[in-house]
Amino acid sequence: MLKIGELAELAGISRDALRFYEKHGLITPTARTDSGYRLYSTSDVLRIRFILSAKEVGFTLNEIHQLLELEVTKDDKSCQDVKQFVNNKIQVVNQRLTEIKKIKQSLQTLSNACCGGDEPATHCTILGALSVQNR
Amino acid sequence: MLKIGELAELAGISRDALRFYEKHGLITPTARTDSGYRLYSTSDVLRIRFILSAKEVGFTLNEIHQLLELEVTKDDKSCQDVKQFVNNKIQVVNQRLTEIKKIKQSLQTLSNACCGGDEPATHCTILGALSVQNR
DNA sequence: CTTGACTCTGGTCTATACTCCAGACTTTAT
DNA sequence: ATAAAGTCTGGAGTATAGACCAGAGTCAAG
Repeated sequence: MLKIGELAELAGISRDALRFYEKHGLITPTARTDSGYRLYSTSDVLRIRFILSAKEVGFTLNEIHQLLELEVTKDDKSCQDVKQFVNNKIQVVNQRLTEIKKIKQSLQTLSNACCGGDEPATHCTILGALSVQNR
Repeated sequence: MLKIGELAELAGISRDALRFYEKHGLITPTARTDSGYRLYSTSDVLRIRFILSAKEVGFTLNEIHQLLELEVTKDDKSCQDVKQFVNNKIQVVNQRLTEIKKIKQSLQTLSNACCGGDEPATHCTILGALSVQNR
């Protein structure tokens, strides 16, 4: 079991961030010591990793909270609702995937051009590079 | 030329957001009417689209500002610096691409399972689905 | 030529996601 | 045994990205 400082270092975030996530229901330490110190298990580590991944790709803590709450069980009557919710999220993620690929292409074009490269000077700004992609 | 309300509607954002972006140097209307009304051209529209795309995939307005400022010219002495900066951004984008694909896979797994699906019940949470991917 | 819709500037307010104390207690190292 | 380092709770402060409002001017339609 890890203490808060250890998990913080492992995850590359601050202790305050961990306590903040806890306050907002995203994670609860598996245990506490008698003196009240938080103790985190390996599954807590996975959970934090997920939170950080999801955050990095643009989900808000609120959305992440919803994702973590999801728990589908066979024959659950709300199953279709959950499926709906998840499918919506997949759409969002697909959209983001498209956007990020476009931006990556633009950056790549920008990086290739203009440093002795042979692409025309119109590619020498992000918008120039982007508009090349769009054609 | 578009007035602020027209561009706002076109871009699907508020007038206040446009003025906010302007205040922070991300965009300047191509012209103003004699009475001071902002007038936006088609290149402004492209610029706004870029801003929104970049925002959606997790860049802050500050980073977007930096990206928009980039302007590489052949033989510019700072060329290598710019290239460095852009390459760093590409790394970030690649990282994000990886994360988002992982999350998409997890969501897909979650969606496929548990509604009469034949995957084991351990996949029935986001973390369960995610850990399947990681194996 | 007025009325309603739009725009201007400047300012305050809000939500999100933390960060940074303060004061007290606990643990670890020497 | 004591000092340094870590942790606790609670609360205040900060940065980002706008939303919202007031009061004044502008434009378009009937």
